[in-house]
Amino acid sequence: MKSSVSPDIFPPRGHEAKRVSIVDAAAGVFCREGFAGANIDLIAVEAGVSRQTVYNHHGDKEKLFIAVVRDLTERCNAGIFATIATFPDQPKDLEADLTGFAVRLNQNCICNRDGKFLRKLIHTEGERYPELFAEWREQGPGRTWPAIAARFARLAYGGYLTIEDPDVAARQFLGLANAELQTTFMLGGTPSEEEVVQSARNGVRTFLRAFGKRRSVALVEKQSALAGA
Amino acid sequence: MKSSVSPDIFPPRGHEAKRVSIVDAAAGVFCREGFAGANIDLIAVEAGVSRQTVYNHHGDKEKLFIAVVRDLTERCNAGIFATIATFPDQPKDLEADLTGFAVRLNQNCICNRDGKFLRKLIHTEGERYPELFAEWREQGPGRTWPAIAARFARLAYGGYLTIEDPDVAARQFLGLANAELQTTFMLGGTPSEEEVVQSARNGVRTFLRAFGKRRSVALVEKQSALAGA
DNA sequence: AGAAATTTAGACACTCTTGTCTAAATCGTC
DNA sequence: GACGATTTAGACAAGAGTGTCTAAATTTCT
Repeated sequence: MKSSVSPDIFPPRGHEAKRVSIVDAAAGVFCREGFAGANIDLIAVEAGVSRQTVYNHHGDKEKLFIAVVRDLTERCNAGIFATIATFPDQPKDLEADLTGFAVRLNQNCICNRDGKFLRKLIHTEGERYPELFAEWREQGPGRTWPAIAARFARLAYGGYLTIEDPDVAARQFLGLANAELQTTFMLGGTPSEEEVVQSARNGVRTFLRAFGKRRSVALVEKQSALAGA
Repeated sequence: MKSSVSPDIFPPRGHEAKRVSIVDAAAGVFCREGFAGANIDLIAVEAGVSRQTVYNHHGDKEKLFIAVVRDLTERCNAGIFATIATFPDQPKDLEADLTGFAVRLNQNCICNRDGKFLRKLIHTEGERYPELFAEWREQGPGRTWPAIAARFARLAYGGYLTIEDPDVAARQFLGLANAELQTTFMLGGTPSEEEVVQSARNGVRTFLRAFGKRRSVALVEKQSALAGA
């Protein structure tokens, strides 16, 4: 059934472009309206495509939804791993480097379009499609958390941090970095760059007060000088 | 139009009971299915009531939805303030007391039925009903965060903690206490009591490593004994 | 028991949406 | 320019859900 030269890509090119634009538009509409409220006509309009084309490509509202989630999951995971690769393994300025990492994680994986959309779909439809989101869970949290934890473990091994449980530390790192953004996330808003930086700065400062080596020692010495009198 | 003795309550009693049962059932259905997917027939069945009665009481799907959100907001806020009242102002064992507080906050305000439902509705329909959730925002986060922050400020003033910005500390306290529960929350699950306690314990320990006075001194002395050789 | 209010079941009109089908139009390629 | 594949517009059947209406049944209070 293949039309021409290339062995794997069935349709020439415009075909694939439409597919992408449909999935893109569908992601937006599913997020705004929820699965039940999403209207295929509207998706078609937003994709700049006729309704029939939507059916030609995906056959079914549910299949379209599944395609959307797979798409988002894949891109989000890729983004997260790309960002994890920028983790400061040999930091010059631990605080600044960790803050930068936290900001990148937020901007590139959590606050961007894909991150927001995937998070919202998981929230709204997660219970209805357990298998679908189980996949996300295994590929996402199941693999990214350990990856981040491993980086923190290495940092601890290198003498930069004092950590007992790297998994706990990794989760707490993110909890702290996002502590100030929760309310905004709740209502689907996107925090400004400034807010992200501020939250990351405050979070990392606290994180290092708890786990940083030199800092905590310095702090303690000052404190014991005061307290030990 | 009042029927009898009591001056404020229009209908006898069964009336009000039905109203509650309808709003209750509606909350569950709206959460499971989303506003668009929620079916009034189903709500009626789950409330043990005829469909017409639903319309008699609330007139409209949208009005019913608004009643649900108001109901949840009110109860959740009451629960939060009741829990804040148990904040350990004069702790005997700071770590244990703060852990207890974190557990109570989670169990009574975040993991309970009302908390889960309200959170989900805000996530799914928040963007569509800005005014409605603005009310929640003002009454909820707008008043509870400062209340918690004030308690931490008092604790700092009493010499139990070293805190620069009580607002930041309050947000970070919650971020840490919930750090291990995020994935479960995402998919709408309810963490077990054990998980809640574990997360709170780890979170509070880190919180006190960062902000606690004595503990941090003790820790530092131990650390400086090792490091200062 | 009796009167008033409330609830119920069922039918109903109306709208909206999904998914299919067809014939014409458009696109890309040779 | 011609061919094949894809896209398009529009009509269409089928189903589901909202909100209304009515008359009968039930509850509640006196």
